[in-house]
Amino acid sequence: VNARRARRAHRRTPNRGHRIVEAAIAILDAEGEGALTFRALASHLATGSGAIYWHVTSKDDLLAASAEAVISAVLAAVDGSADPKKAIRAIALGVFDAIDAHPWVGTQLSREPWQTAVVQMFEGMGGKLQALGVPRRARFYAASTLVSYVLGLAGQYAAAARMLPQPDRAAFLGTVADRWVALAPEKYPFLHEMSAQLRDHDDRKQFLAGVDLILAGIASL
Amino acid sequence: VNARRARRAHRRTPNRGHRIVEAAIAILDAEGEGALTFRALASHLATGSGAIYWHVTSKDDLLAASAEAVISAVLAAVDGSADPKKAIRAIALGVFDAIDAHPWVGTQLSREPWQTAVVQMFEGMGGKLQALGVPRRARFYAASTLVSYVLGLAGQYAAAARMLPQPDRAAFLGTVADRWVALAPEKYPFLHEMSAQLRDHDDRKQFLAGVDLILAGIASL
DNA sequence: ACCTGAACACCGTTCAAGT
DNA sequence: ACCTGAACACCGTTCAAGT
Repeated sequence: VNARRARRAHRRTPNRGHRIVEAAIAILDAEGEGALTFRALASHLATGSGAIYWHVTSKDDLLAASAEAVISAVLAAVDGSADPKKAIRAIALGVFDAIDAHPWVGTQLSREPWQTAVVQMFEGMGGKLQALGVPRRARFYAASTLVSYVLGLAGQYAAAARMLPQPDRAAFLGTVADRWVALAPEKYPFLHEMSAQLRDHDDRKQFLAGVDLILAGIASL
Repeated sequence: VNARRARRAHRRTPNRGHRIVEAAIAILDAEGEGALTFRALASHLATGSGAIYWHVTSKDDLLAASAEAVISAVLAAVDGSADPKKAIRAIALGVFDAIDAHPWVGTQLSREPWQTAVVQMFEGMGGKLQALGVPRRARFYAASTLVSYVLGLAGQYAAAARMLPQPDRAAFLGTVADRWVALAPEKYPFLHEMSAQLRDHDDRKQFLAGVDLILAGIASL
């Protein structure tokens, strides 16, 4: 019932629904996930809080629509005609940068992986596998590995951003690295060895290195 | 202040804190993430809801402790002396099975990736890379790729379980596959091609295939 | 058709008061 | 030292009443 209501209204007044999503994105970007409230949204739009339910089924629906708006724009901007490896990298990097700019998108993508935004990623990356020479049987697994990896790192950046309103990410990484060093070296030799790299690694490079690692694995099929 | 309180109490009455985590796990397993409430937990333990705060700092703290309890047990059971590839597969599969049995753990791991449970995964899998002949410089990226992939798939299974109280996962996958087939074939050729495999794929096999794909990429370094 | 805003049924967290 | 449970400050969502 609610779904039909919302759909019908969405057809008649697409602007209103669009403006609601826009306002939600503005709040999420400016004040974080915790600040998105139907009351805050209503006062931002100068209406009653109940009015929003005419255009949107629920808060989950609103979050999904907001994330989809961000990701669709990113995927539409990727040049599909490029070399397949480059195209896969471009999609992955586009999603990464979008999540860097809007960390709440990361939370949302990993919360509802069957939503349109994720499905579009699956199609975008998976569609390039045939041109890479990946056998038919292996394409499903290869595409799902790529998507899972992107979603996994997306969630991690979102989590870091959630607890860091200010962008002092370097300081935070230093704190975590200190904690690694404080652990017993004989129980955690790898963490000790890696603490320096955690401290001054480059997020974007690390992300791309993972994509390339998976692509190298795919090439071996 | 709260942290010191909780820590001091934890030292004096470790049983109480342990029993709280046990009760939380029981509720999460039996009734899902939405059912874990301080009121529900209190009535389950036959105390006041405020009493729990003497042993636990916050709900986030309680969830982290619960996830850590599950994952630590899994990692402790893995045979570290095995062949390095086998050990990495065993850790990944152990975490996968734990999340399959306790879907809320998946949500929790991707929500707070610096927590002890994730750090232990990083050490466990990363510590095997040297024996695999991975160059020192590449180990950080390789380990983070493995962990991100596991967390990514963990989040997806948790999401699916969150909306499916009953285990009719097969029916759900069928619904999603139907939606893929209903999309425009010329815009989504890959989804059309993969819909049959989505319908009857094996979750565990898919997960392991991704791990092996990343291991193959690692081997090429 | 769409908006208003009070009301409902919850939350996590705190805290004076107890033992 | 630890527990009790009412109270506080919120939520998402609903719905009678308006225009």
